[in-house]
Amino acid sequence: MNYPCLYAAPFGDITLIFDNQQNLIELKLHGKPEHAPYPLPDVWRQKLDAYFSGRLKNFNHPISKQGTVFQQKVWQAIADIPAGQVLTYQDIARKIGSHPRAVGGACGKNPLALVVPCHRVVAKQGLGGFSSGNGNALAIKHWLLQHEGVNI
DNA sequence: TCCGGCTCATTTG
DNA sequence: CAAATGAGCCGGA
Repeated sequence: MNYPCLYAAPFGDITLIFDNQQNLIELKLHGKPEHAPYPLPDVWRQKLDAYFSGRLKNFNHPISKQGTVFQQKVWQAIADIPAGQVLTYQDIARKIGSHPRAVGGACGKNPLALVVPCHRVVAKQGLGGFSSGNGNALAIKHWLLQHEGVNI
């Protein structure tokens, strides 16, 4: 069984989903209270408070065990990006021996937004996309980069 | 600037 | 298996 929890981020509510072992298995940049009725574990509340106040830069959390081998390679490469730095889709592609288009596809399927900082991957010219273009997702990507001190 | 071609992992038929 | 799709990129007109 999965337990969705809500957290009020500065740009809006986000959802964290845990399994019955209290392990984080998914983090989405949107959410509604009625869909996430469970209380957020204190450990994560503190981590998120620290991140959004600027005290914490990296969550230092393992990537998701879901996904294909290729997707795991992309996520791992992204998890290695230091806070405050951005890489292009092309940079990631070169690291793992693939191509930009395929990298973009894998980013969109990352279940652990924020924790695996896919927002630090941008296009060579401009922001690139985010969350397959859903709603205000691009605005959130921009917000996160500004929060980490990146100008784009 | 706009447009076509290239690329490749994944999804869909 | 073939075709379509995407959070990209490059070069030509």
